[in-house]
Amino acid sequence: MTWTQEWLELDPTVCSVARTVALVGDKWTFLLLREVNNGVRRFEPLQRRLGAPRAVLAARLAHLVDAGLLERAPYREAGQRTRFEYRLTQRGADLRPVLVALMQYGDQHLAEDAGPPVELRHRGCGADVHLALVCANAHVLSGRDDLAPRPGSGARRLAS
Amino acid sequence: MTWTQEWLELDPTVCSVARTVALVGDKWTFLLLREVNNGVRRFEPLQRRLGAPRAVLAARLAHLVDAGLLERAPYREAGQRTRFEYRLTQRGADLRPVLVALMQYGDQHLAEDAGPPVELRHRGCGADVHLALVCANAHVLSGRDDLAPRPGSGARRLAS
DNA sequence: ACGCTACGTTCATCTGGCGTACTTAGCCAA
DNA sequence: TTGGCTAAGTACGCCAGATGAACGTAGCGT
Repeated sequence: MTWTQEWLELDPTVCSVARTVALVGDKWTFLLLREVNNGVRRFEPLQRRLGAPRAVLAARLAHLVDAGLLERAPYREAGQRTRFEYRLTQRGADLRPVLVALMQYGDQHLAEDAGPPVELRHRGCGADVHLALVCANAHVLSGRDDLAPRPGSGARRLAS
Repeated sequence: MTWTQEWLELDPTVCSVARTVALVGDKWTFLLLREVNNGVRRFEPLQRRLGAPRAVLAARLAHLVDAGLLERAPYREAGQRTRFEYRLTQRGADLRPVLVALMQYGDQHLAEDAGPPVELRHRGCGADVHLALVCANAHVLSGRDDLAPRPGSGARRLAS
């Protein structure tokens, strides 16, 4: 039985891709997470750098805090009242592979002649870093055919 | 100089994440690519499985063909006229790490008790597969501190 | 000539994004 | 104690795009 055939019998709404996309799958959220990952934590600089409407930014921040990907932390700048900034939680930091994957695709296919805007190096050995599929026995998968998907324990079959 | 400081001096619109998100960064596009990756290539099953409005689906397909991620290929079912289906190009298939990253996050943080809906195995050795950051010297990066970002050749400094 | 099917298209409605302007809460200085 | 200042939101009118249902269409076999 081919994977496509098996796939067609599975409920498409029971899917980790769909769940993650429902959580963070819009333009501003990705860019917002990019900024927070790079240490930009406050409303004003976030708004300036993203160019997002303030209302949208506020809504996204509230949603991410609510979902536990960011946490609101108080801070106090000299001569100012206490305000709040947004910090990545572990739950939020775990989205980093998604950002790296998006970045890697952009570098591969959407870069200008000048090259990639950001490079990732391995601290220590200094070599370029890329995303790869690795199995539990530490084999690095190369081709499409090395990957065998199968229904997991959480899969649900379609009723029809 | 900290990375955050350097990051703040870079033009946030010159970014591979932003470019990729502009290309494929909406809910239906991700789910559509998921289906095509799993071998669902035709309009009618795509529409049924996704539940997307037909107009949206048609628009997304046209856009992805236009961008070279999908190609329209003729087919002919017995007793039917020639129609077209949508196949992943290499350019489209290269987005797979993004889908895997989204799926992995969903498995980690959004799965029900039953477990992941889909498992990825290494064909041959049979072990579970996951995404990892690997450097050109084949070191697998573990912690956050192993990763050193720096401005790339395509970076642009902010005017101000 | 006619119905059938897969693939879209149209249309009315409504949600949510957008840009701009405004509000708020506390700190400091006068 | 008044008043200005700043970061962080909120309010609002407008419009692009999503939505769901109905309709259009191009060729196949009968």
